[in-house]
Amino acid sequence: MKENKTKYSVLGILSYGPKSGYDIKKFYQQSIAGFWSESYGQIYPILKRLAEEGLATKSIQKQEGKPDRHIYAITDKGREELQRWLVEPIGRYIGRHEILLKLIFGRQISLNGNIIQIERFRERQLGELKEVERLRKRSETQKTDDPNLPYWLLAFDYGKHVNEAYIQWAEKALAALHNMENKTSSRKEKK
Amino acid sequence: MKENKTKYSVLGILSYGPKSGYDIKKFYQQSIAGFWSESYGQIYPILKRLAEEGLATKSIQKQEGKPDRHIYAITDKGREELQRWLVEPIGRYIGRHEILLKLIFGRQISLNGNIIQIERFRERQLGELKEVERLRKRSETQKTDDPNLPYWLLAFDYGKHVNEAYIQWAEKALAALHNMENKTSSRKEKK
DNA sequence: TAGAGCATGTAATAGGTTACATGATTAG
DNA sequence: CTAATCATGTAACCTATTACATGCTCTA
Repeated sequence: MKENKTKYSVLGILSYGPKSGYDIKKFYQQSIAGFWSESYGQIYPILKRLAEEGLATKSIQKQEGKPDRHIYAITDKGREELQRWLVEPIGRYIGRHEILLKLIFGRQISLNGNIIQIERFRERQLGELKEVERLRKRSETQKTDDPNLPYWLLAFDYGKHVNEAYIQWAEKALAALHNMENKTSSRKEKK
Repeated sequence: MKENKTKYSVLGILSYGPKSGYDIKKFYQQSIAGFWSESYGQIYPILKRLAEEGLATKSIQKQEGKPDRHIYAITDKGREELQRWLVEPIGRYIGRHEILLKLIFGRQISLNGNIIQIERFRERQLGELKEVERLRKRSETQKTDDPNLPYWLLAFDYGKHVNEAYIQWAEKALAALHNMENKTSSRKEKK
């Protein structure tokens, strides 16, 4: 039994209320861009399949001057299927940390080349951290009575912890590399 | 210009010395299982392509009682190509954190269901942390004069930091969920 | 004698992105 | 006038895993 996570991410978003494919894409971009994403090439075929499997129903909302909206709503069967997936143990996941892949081959380039990469990495994660904080604040002020809020706050806190760890590591690594720089050059240059 | 990271991961491993596809698979499993992996279905076709593009050369090592080994060695052109990739900025990467995907739909199941998931997550990351420590120690004792060692130690330290962040978050999240449990039940039950 | 390790490779399938096609409205 | 937003969808193309095919040797 293969579990398609993307399918469940769409089903989960529908559990928040009826939505169109366009809405779902926006949801990914505005809320969970930091830890999940999908393209239209995935979303639309999945919505079609969910309707075929009876996990969602489709209805068309006509609009003036704009294209029709194809709205999907989760069914009871869909909600059951979602719940079944939610309690299943998560699988082992191997993230692809490109920075590490480059770092372990670091000897092939200059020390400075490695330093530049880690500096860039550090800056990017600083940006991600700020973004997570922004999203957290937005949720805290705008969704005060949303029963999902406690879960969202846990998710934002995850982003905070992990990005802080990335940044701390980067700073430690930069210090270590600068230290190596001094050691290798101190024999030749003396002040 | 699309950059195929898998291609560069293979090329990088070859930069450590000539290897067969089988060796490369073992390298993934024994050294970088925590942050990168590839299957034979990727490795063998890539090795073929590297040879076609002149980035590696192939030679056959005959063995008694065992299948022949097809050994690939990186060429100067391959090393240049690797170096070119190593200095290129890394792209933005969106890891797929299944635990978070499940958590934000957490209201669809019981509080306890969420607690179980996070506990499982915590235990898994504890295991990963131990594994990283084991690999670090093994490298420190066995590769004392390897010029790549400093880079490897930075990579292990990354694994340490990130896994510790996961575990700390999980413990905080568990405390928060247990707290929610008490709040919602305190109206009904009193001690 | 069953299973693990050695060793190479392909085919089928699944998962995912990008580009394309279409076309109106609105904001700068 | 240009770009963005609204909105749906498909086709082509990468990327990656799993299962299969083959067959010998060594260990429990």
